[in-house]
Amino acid sequence: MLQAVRGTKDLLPDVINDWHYIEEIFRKVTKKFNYKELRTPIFEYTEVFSRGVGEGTDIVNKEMYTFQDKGENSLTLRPEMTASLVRAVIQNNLTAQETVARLWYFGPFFRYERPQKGRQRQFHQFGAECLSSANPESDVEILLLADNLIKELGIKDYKLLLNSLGNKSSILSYKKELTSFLKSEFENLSEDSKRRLDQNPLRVLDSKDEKDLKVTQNAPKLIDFLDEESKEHFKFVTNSLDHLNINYEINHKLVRGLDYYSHTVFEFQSNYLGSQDSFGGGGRYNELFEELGGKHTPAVGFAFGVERLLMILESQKLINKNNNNLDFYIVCFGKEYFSYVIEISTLLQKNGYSVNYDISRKSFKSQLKDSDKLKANFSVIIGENEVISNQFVVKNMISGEQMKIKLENFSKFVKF
RNA sequence: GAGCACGUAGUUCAAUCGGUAGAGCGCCAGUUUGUGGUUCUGGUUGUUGUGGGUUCAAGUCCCAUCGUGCUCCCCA
Repeated sequence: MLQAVRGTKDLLPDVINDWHYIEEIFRKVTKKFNYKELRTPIFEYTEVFSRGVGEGTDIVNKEMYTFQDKGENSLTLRPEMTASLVRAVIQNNLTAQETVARLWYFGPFFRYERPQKGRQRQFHQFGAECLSSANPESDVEILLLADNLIKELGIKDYKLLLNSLGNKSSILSYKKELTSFLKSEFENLSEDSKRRLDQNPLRVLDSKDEKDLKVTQNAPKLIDFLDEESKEHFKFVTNSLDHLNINYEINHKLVRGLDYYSHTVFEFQSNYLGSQDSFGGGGRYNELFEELGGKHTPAVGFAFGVERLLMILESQKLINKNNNNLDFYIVCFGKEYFSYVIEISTLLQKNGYSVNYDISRKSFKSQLKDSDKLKANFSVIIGENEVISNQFVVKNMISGEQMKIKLENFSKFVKF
C-alpha cells in the first residue's frame, strides 16, 4: 500500500478543527501586538540556510532536505523560518519604510531526522520576529507576546528558561576559554561531546550525559564574560519580566543550537511532552542580516512547535472535539421529491446554515439516525404528505418538538 | 546516525508451550409498513504491516524490509 513519507502526517477532518482553533489564536494574539503576517516560499537556495543557520549546526550538516532542480540550482526545503524571513525582508526592503518591523509566520518546515514523539520530518512552526531594534525593550515585547500566546492557549505547568550569551565578542572570548578548558578535560568527556568540541563547544554545556555534567560543573561561566553593556541589556529584560510577573528561570547553560544567537536566549519547556520537552524557543540575533548580505539590523524572535503545542493542549484536555454541529438535516423519502430537498437546502444555505441530506436513498429511519449522528440541530422532513399539503415538518432534534411550515414561510422561519 | 520495544477486524485490544484467529466499541438490519438518541435481538468484518526462512503445523521462532513508540543525538 502507498503510504505517506516517513515522519509526515495527514491532518484529517477529525483534527483539523484543533488546527483552526490554534491558528485563530495565533492571529488574535499577533493582532493585539500589531504584528503582520508574512509567507515565504517553502524552499530557498541552499545558501540561505547554510549561511543563515550556520555551517556548524546539525540542522545544516545532517538534517536538510537538499536537492538539485533541473536548472542545477541547489535548493533546500526550509528547516526553519528566521533565515528565510531575513532573506525576504532584505530583498523586499521591508525595514526601509518603518523603523521597526514586527512580523509573524505560521507554516510547515522540514528536517531529515529520526521521527519520534513530538518530532516529525514535516512539522509546523508559529513564530514572531521584531526587527530593527537593538534595545532590550524589543526582547521584552517578544517575550510578552510569547507569554500572551501561551496564556491565551491555556497552557499550564511550563517553564521559561532564560540566559544571555552577551555580544559577539564576549561569546568569542568565552568560546576560546571554554574550548581550552574542555580540552584539558578531554578524556572525561562523553563520546558525543568529544565530537561537539570541534563543531560547537557551547553545546557541551547542555549535554545530558553524566560525565559531561561533572566536567561542566567547573567550567568557566558564560556570565563572567559578559561586558557591562550586555549585563545591562540582560538586567533590563529580567527586571521587566519581574515587573510583568512573568516567571522565568535563569539557566547559564542554555545556549541553543543555532549559530546566529547573541544576548538574550530563551526556551519554553513542558512536562507533558516527554523527552522532547521544549515547545518553543528563541533569542536575539543582531548579526544575521549582515551575514545574509543586508544592512546591519538587530533583531529578536521566537518560534513555537505547533504539533507540540497541540500535544500539550490535548493532554491538558483543553481541546473541545465536538464543535462540529450541523444546522439542518433534510430527511426525504421518495426520490421524486428531491427537487424540494434542493429548494429548501438552497434557501437554508443562503441564510448561512449548514445543511446535509441523504444521497444514498436510505430508509426514512436511517436518515433520521444519520441526522442524529451528524448532530443536526433540526431535521426537515419531506414526504408525500408534506408535498401534498405544502406543509413541511421541521423537527427540533434536541427537544423532539415538531412544527409544520409552509414552503413560502420558510425564509421567515429561518430568520427567527 | 546508534540502542531497545512493538505492528492482529473500521477502532481498542485478547489468543497459555508453536496446534481451529476472538471480544468490546463501531457499522448494518430488525424490534406494528412515516420519527433519531436508550434498551433488546440478529448480522457484518481479517492476505495477523510486507517479503522470505525453519517446522507436520507460524499471529507466536529466525532473517530482511516498511512503519510506530521510547532513549541517545538534535531541535520546535
